[in-house]
Amino acid sequence: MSADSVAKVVLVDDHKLFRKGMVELINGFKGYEVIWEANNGKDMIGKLTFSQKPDIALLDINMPEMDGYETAGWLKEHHPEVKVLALSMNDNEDSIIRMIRAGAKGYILKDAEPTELRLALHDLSTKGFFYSELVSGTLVNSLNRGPEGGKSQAAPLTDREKEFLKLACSELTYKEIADQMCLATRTIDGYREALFEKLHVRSRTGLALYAVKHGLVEI
Amino acid sequence: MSADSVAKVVLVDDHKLFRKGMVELINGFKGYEVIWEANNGKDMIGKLTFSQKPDIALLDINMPEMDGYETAGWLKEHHPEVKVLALSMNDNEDSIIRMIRAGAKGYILKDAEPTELRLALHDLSTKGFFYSELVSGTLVNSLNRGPEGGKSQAAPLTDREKEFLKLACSELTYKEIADQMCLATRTIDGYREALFEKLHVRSRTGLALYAVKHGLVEI
DNA sequence: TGGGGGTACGGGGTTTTTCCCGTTTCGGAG
DNA sequence: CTCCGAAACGGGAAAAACCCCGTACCCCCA
Repeated sequence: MSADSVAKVVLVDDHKLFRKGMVELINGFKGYEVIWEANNGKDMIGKLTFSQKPDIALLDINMPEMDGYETAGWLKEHHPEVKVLALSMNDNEDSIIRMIRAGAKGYILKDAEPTELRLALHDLSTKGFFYSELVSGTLVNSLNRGPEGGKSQAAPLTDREKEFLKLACSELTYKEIADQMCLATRTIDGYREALFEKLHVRSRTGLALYAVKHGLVEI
Repeated sequence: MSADSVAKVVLVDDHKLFRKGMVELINGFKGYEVIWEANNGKDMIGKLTFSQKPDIALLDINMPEMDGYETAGWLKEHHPEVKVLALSMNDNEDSIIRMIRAGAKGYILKDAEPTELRLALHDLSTKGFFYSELVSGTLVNSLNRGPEGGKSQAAPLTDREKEFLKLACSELTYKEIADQMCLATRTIDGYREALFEKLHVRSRTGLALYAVKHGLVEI
């Protein structure tokens, strides 16, 4: 893409009003144009097959159906030339690291200044990446916390674990969860222990809060 | 306000990018102008003293410092002529009812169509209210669930209860919470029971999820 | 052909949560 | 002045959550 042409942007976010607002904002930036939008990752994949391919994909993280992490991973595999900019509510380390791992070339917060968004789009277009202080600070921080600091995050959850996690975010007892999943309560104990380990929490409350914070469950 | 003048709108939301996008969107509607913005309720109150008074206040619900409910209540008391339109992520009954109780003249979701926002602004300007199907459906629903359906929501929490609730949204045991609040564990039992009753939950997990869902704690 | 990961399960234990039965104290409303 | 609600506290007990000790099967893959 040459420097004086228009960069084609797609917006993937499940909040329509936010999306429409962002379209106005981005189309107001000289040199950028939102060519189409999607509600979530699945929607985006569907539209990609019969629409123009974008230069930049602006991905929200918390979305139903297919979230930002998965979507970024899919783009990395199938369309690595599309540059992903993550757009998130929260600045927690895990999210940033997971997103960068999934191939995002930048990460900005939903309460950033419009000028930061503009700068991010510019850097993505020209340099191919936008590593703000937030991102670089986070990465340095995670590395400085010992040799295993970098790998401690983002242990992937199995399907069964995700299923259990959703049920744990409720007022069901573990016994009731076991019944719903057609398992012994002891097996549920196993899933709980595995998730405590993977997510670095010590209680069911911690489990539920983690799940909500990271968009693993709808609330 | 006459029909052919421009309605003055203020936007109160803690996410800057969303806000800026909404400004573009609303300013794009003929007959509406965003005259200023605020980060949260406190910020709005501060700006109101030395800025133009709006016709319409678009209030997000989940905000730090001073949330949408409190802000709507404050406006109802101090500037009842300002028409409040609530802008929320979630469509749960409690939020809608609380917001309407607090004086909101309308309630729309962040994933509404821009045309719905426009219609809401129009109705607010001309009729003074905008009760969408979401709102009226919810209100009818809540009344049909028995005579006490209407009053069951929105039992106000005391300061101490809010304090306890925040601490309950953590991995602290009740014993540790008691120590932090300088209380006996039995007293904590009392708060837990009171909140179970008020918030209609049966477990600590339910407590935490309720608090997050309704923006009573930052996460 | 052995190891590793995912899944599923048993027994026995401690700690925490939940739920009862109560009491006192204090300040404000009737 | 008396009643009421709120905040604070106690003892005891059942249920749930949490944490160990393990086993076994299947599948993939090096």
